[in-house]
Amino acid sequence: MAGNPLACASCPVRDRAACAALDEDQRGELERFGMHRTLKRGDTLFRAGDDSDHCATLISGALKIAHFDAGGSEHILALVHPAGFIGELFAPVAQHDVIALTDSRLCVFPRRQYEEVMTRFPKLGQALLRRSSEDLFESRALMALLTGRTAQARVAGFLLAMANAASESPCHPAAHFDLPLSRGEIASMLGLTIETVSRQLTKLEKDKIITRNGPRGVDLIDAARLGILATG
Amino acid sequence: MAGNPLACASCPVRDRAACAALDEDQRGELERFGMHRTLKRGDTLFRAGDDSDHCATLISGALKIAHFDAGGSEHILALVHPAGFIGELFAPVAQHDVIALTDSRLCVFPRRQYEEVMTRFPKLGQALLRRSSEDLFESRALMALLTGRTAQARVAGFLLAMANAASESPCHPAAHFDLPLSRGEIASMLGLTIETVSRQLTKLEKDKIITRNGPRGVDLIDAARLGILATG
DNA sequence: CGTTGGTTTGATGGAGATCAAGCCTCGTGG
DNA sequence: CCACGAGGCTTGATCTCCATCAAACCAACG
Repeated sequence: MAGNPLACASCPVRDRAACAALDEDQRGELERFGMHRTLKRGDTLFRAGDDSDHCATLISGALKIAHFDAGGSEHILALVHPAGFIGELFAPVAQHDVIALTDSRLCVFPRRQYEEVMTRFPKLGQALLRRSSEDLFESRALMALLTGRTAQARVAGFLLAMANAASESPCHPAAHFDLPLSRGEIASMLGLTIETVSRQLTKLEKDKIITRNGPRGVDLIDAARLGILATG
Repeated sequence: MAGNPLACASCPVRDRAACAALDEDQRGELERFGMHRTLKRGDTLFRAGDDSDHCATLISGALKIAHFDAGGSEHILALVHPAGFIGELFAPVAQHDVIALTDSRLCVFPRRQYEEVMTRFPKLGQALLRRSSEDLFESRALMALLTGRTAQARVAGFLLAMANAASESPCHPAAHFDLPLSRGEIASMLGLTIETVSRQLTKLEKDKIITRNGPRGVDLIDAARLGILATG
């Protein structure tokens, strides 16, 4: 858990993360306790069952929140994008594994001290409530994407979500982007197999809806048609 | 949206709902704005797309949070149990439909005034954050139950969840309970069809894991085996 | 007693899992 | 520089579980 001191002044998510609710002096309190940390792809930040004694804000990169079932196979329950908050402030132990999908940078805080700052500055708690509500909405959106939809609709909806996440403007999808997830990770998120994901992607390419640049790169050719497939 | 004045003093969820975080005087503020409301099975509390200008606490009964896809078929994204909080404090419009599964009683508050009380008494905001975190965890648990599991595992896991919800003691399942959902609602929650749900229930009964008392009643005979099936 | 809404049971077909090869890229070492 | 192997990805063949279609059942109620 080694790291370096924070540098909020130059933080790229300074005005989107939860701590943006604080003014400069108040943020200074967090700055004293927080530590910068970097993760390489595959590194684990929190592990299910560990004491939930830290929380964090993602600065750059991407994380997955994953659950491993009895058979040892992984199920991705959510993705975390920059400015996202990670950590259980109420449960005594972490419920899920949190793992870096790509090289990532974070601010990590001791939970006790973070909570103490939150009690002192209620705006921080309200910002976390807002984040939590958004996470809840995202989780339900993912459920709606998964239940009772074909493999084609799931992959299409997933690509749209990734295109939106990759775009800076909130509501228009990026035309070109790299998937932060491997085929296996996509499959474990959508409740499909690697083979089915692969087949659906080749089908989308044959139908001139996307093109692929290597295993990770995607170009959206016909986002509208992709949207139709996603809701089919 | 007619209703009657509140009676917090005799409220059965007085010490589990979000408002339990407030002391008596502070709760008086909410009491002035809140109205009692009753719903009959099938009544809609909030509808997707409506202005999100109210929020509510469930006192008794059960609600479903549902999404209707392009084809008009329903997908249940979450259940709400007594003491649960319903309402979007941050989005301008409601994202999903909220419908009574059984006859229910609630406290309904104008959102503006609820938020104003929350700003004045930060403990209320923290209680909501806690609820929201729990809802998020439940949502992810449901996702874990759905992705990549057989119909048998889904139904088994669902029955266990309902048995736990029906029990007063938090962590031991009730031996006998009534399902608040119809077969069709169970199916739309688990991403299955009515027929498959029905077949799985008959199979569980044949295997001496449950017995059924009419369409809604369930007796758990072998909760342990049910748990094994749920994780299979 | 017929109707209606929910549930169960049966027969069939298809979407996707599973099993099994190939393929492509990249890093390593000869 | 090229062989080699290791991961990850793609493609093909088969099988299985569950959706679909169809009908019977059952209780409640007018």
